[in-house]
Amino acid sequence: MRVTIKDIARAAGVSHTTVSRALRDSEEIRPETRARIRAIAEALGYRPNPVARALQGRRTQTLGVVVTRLSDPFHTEVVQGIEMVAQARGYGILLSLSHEDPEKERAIVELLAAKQVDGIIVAASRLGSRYLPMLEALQIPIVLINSHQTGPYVYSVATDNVHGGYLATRYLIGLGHRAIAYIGSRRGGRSNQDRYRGYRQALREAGLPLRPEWVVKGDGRVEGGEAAMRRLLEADPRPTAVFCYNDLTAIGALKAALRAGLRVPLDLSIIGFDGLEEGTYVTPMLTTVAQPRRQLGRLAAEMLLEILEGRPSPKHILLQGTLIERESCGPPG
Amino acid sequence: MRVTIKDIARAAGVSHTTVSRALRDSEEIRPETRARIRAIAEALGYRPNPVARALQGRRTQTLGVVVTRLSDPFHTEVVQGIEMVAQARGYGILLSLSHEDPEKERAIVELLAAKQVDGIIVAASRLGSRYLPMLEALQIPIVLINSHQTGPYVYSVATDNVHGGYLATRYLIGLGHRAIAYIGSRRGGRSNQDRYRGYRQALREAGLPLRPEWVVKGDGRVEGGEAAMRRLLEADPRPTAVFCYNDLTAIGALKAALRAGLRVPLDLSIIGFDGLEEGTYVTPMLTTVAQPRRQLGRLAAEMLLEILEGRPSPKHILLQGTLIERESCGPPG
DNA sequence: ATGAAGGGTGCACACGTGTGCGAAAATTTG
DNA sequence: CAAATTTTCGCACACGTGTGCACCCTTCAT
Repeated sequence: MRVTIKDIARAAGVSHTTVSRALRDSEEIRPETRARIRAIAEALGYRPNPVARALQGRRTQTLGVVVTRLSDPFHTEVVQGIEMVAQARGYGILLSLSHEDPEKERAIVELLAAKQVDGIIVAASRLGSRYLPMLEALQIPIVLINSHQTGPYVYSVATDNVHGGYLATRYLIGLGHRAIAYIGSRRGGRSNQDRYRGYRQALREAGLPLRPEWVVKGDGRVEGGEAAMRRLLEADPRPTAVFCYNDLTAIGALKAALRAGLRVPLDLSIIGFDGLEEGTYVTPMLTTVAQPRRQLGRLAAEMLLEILEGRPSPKHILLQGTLIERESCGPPG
Repeated sequence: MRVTIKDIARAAGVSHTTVSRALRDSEEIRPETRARIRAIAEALGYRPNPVARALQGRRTQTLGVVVTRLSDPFHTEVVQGIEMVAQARGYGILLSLSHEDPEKERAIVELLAAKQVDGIIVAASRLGSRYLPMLEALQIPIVLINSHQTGPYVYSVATDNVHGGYLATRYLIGLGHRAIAYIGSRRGGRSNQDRYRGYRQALREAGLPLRPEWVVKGDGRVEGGEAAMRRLLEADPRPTAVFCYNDLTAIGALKAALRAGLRVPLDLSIIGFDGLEEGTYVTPMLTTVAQPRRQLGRLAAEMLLEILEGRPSPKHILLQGTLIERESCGPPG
């Protein structure tokens, strides 16, 4: 059987109350008694029962984490960042996948609330404003990663997509490109719009035209990027550089370009977004605007823990991406 | 406040005992009473408190999952498989990362046990035989993925690495290669040994020599594969084909080969192991022996649930990998 | 020596759910 | 219609930990 404070109480000849206090209160109990009880607890190999503590104290020391899919390497790093912070602070991670299904996401959040998690982190929510009433009812703080809502229990950490899109496009312009395409994402939602906005802003500033035939959409994955690039290669005139919604899209674009016999970056420059490890797997290695993914997770977790422990915390944090120059971009040939 | 069975009891004018039974026992309560109580519970929006249930019934409906790193795409799919099964059956997933640190792994497993998870799944354990005494003490069933131990509480699901290594090498031989190298992994442990064994077996059967200078080691990641391939390129005579411990290693090997100006598969054939999505990102796409990763996770979870629900279950399952022909292998030029 | 003050400890209850057993109510049996 | 039987329900306790309040035992001041 498992050792409980009652067992310790019996062994020490005191009440379980005294044991409970000796192991935590520290002040109300005579030092000798406390030391004796602690020694016995140690000797018996006592481990407090988190379930009982949760029932009594309303704290489970567990965070709920909701992600769309783990097969997306972006989320993977985020989760890893969350986990590291949580583990260091003694919290557990209850992980659920929503598979981009808003209804499922909703059900998961309610399930997590029922399981009494202390707080919830949602990466790439598909639920939007429908959250707010639910969260008010749940009374559990939520940190959203890369999506934005406002409300009493809602916090967020996000990267500045407009800035990132601007940064990527400016970089291409700086290399001398004047014919720059954008491959977006059907599923990107707000983040796609924002990156696109940054792209347009950079073009406008440089006095470059925004050509509709140079703006196509993928699906945020490799296949979509490939298909989009094939369409783009038929454009006349053909762009000399492409900014892609994310790295997976860019990898697809690169595949299609190589297959069409183009030399990258000589005939075509390609820049991605995210800063995935996967971008270094391909030849040439992918130049990209990196999101601080692990830090997104870290910050989200730290934010949540601050809130839970009653410390002051900002409600919304916006991070800037950084350019990583690798090999897929160069001056127009 | 949250609705409890006491609230329902008050509203229905019965004791909380009756409510408890009406919501589960079903038999001992008069049908009309039961229906009335259920209606009230529904109306009040009652949700049972899993924490209280866990304390009372010793079941948390939660599985612990331990993985080394999520940045390894192999584990990602496994976790996803586990999560799908768990979610469908109403179980939660408590995820922890061990970062390949045996001591941390041990601490995590004990923490999970303290948190009262019903069962534990460990992917790629680094703990080996040190598990057994601990598990006996914990009395919690564990399913190991791709590692093998035996004991009263230990179950396992694994892929047949010897067979996989044999399959890969046989394939290369079948294409006409006679100079076949192996890039292993320093960190691969038993699985590396087994794949190597399959490699040697295939060579032996075909009457091909095992040359020590054609056997080098990476680290199971891209960088290690790259470095290993650079060493291999200096061998004389140079191999015409390489079997790599896993896909990441193979991707590294491919990078190094392309950089050295080799044409793949014309000058060099490369085959990997795992069947990662990432293998399709590179050009040429990677031929590989695929592990049924998601199924590994699924089976592990299903196995664990069978055990928990007292149904009969095999103790050890061994799955076979399958060859996926893509573009990185061809006859020797 | 007596009373007040104060620190140390235990009783009883709380958290929300589940269950053995006995009591009350309803039903069947003689 | 009374007795035996069955059904239906509630009391009390359990799970392991935490806490308000009262009590007891020192210790100190008068």
